[in-house]
Amino acid sequence: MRLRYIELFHAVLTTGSLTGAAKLLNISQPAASKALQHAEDQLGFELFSRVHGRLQPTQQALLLRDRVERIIQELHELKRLTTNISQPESCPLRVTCTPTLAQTLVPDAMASLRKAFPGTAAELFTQHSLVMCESLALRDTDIGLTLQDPGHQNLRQQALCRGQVMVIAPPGWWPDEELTQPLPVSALAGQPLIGITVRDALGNMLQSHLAQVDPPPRTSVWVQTYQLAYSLVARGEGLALVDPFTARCGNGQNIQRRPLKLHLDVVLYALYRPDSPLNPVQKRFLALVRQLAQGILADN
Amino acid sequence: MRLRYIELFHAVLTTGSLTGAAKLLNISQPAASKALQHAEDQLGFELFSRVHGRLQPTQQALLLRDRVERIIQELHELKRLTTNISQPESCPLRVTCTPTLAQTLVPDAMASLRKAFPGTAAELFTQHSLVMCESLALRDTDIGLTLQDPGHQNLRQQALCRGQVMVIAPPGWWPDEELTQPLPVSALAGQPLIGITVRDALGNMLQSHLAQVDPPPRTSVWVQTYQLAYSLVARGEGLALVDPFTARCGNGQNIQRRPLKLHLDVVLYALYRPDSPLNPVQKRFLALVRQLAQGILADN
DNA sequence: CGCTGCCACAACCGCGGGTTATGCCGGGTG
DNA sequence: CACCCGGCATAACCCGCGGTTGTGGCAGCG
Repeated sequence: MRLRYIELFHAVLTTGSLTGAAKLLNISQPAASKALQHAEDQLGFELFSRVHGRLQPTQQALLLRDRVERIIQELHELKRLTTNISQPESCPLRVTCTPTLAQTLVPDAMASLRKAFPGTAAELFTQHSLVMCESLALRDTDIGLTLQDPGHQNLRQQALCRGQVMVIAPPGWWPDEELTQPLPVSALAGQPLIGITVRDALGNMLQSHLAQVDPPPRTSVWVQTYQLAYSLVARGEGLALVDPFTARCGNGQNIQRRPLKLHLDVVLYALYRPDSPLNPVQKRFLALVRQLAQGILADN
Repeated sequence: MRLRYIELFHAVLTTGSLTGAAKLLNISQPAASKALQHAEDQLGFELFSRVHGRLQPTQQALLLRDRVERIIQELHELKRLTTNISQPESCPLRVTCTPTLAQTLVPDAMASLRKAFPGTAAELFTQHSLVMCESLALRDTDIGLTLQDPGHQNLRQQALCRGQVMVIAPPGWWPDEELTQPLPVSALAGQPLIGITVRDALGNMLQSHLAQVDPPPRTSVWVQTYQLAYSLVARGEGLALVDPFTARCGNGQNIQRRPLKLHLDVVLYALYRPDSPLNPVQKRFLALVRQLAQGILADN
């Protein structure tokens, strides 16, 4: 099985036609046609049945599909890795973080950094944790910031600081004097709650704690990011459980917040590759992030 | 990145030399040399440093290593799948089972089958559960038998029958009249026990149950298969928890056995691909397996 | 000191994979 | 129905990649 055949097979499946595939691969249509035939009689079975002059994947082709696409994917990743290796550290600071942290924490840290080191180039990404690990491994970026312990064995993880899960609510929900007191989980019973479907460790823990509340909170809307939950709460849709960074964003104009009484901590992690030691700019950046985060977490 | 380069890179890493790699790929040494240089100046960095006329992988090469080997692996699997697709069902009955079941159950069933269908060709494999799923998916084989629920979404699984976890002991360990009474888990406290490190669902469940016994069983030997545990028990090394098939093998000459009092069942599963319906021979075979297994499990 | 094992370079060659040009077929459209 | 167009296959041609053999340099070793 030549690589060309694999690429071609994939291209035909995605574009749906031979000419489309040929365009995708930057070759002429007859070249694609001939290659496909080569592939087929090398395999010993038809990949596509020619019906009415069009191509239609056969049963066998569908069996190969998933596996072939995995290989294509892996090859793309290999390519990314090699290009990133061949052009090393063009940029002194390449950071990726989750959407939550991209809201205020990371921009603030970046702004502070550029006061200390004016004119430093930087690249910022926002990615969810799984993709983040991939980006780091593939050297698309050098530092990852996340609230989830990814448990990725090929990455070094450093806990920058810890905080509490926060409950946010529309203004006037609680008397002002209660805002500093932690809210017990049981107090959520029967309350309108924005559901979090974030599939990280924190999300799962929250789910399992909430499952024990009786009567269960009334949840009609489910969201996939903490930021969406915040926006809904600000519009009076109910309460939500969020990380302290989301709780703090927007200066709390449109919401009230108070800590949730829970032994579960929210931890801010920095991730980086163990083989590439951090340069001074990166270290300074992490120090700034930690400092800002501690500031946010101390004042709840 | 040409596929040839990937294969070459892998071959050099495994053989340690260019000439070795060339032999592995059935090409001449100069061809390999030239290809490697092509690869390197296409990548933009050296894969191997030439020291004293020998090749030594560079730092960058080591970064690529894992990923490249994954791709090679995937390509091999794709090749297996395609050859299995192009030569369909040469053999009417291709079965894979775990070592435990290969001891007596599967051979017995096969013998019975060949009485009903004399001269039927068959292929037998023994594999652990993960590899088993791969073999089925790659169409190396058609039916898998295992005691573990693999939860593999691309495979159909059928529970053939259920049984109890058994405790086996050297002869004379228990009075004969107790042998039919289930042994409570607590009775294992302080007893000499052969540890099972099988990493399947059953093994994990047993581990967690045993962890609650106080004082814990005295375990000095850990084994990786139930069969090894049986052999050690037969030599007087202590007790062991095993599946009922292992407990029954060898006609129980050298051991005593009795059920373990546990709500946990041992389930015998048949696995097959949902897209390929079973032929009569295969169905008959599964019926025989079920029948024999029920016989074994009924008489504990 | 020569032998051996390993790698690089040179010169050569065949074929795989590309090109353009063309024809066939079926479906949609005025 | 006539027409065109989109899509695939075939033919003829061509180039360079990936292979070959032959040779030379270099280290290590008996």
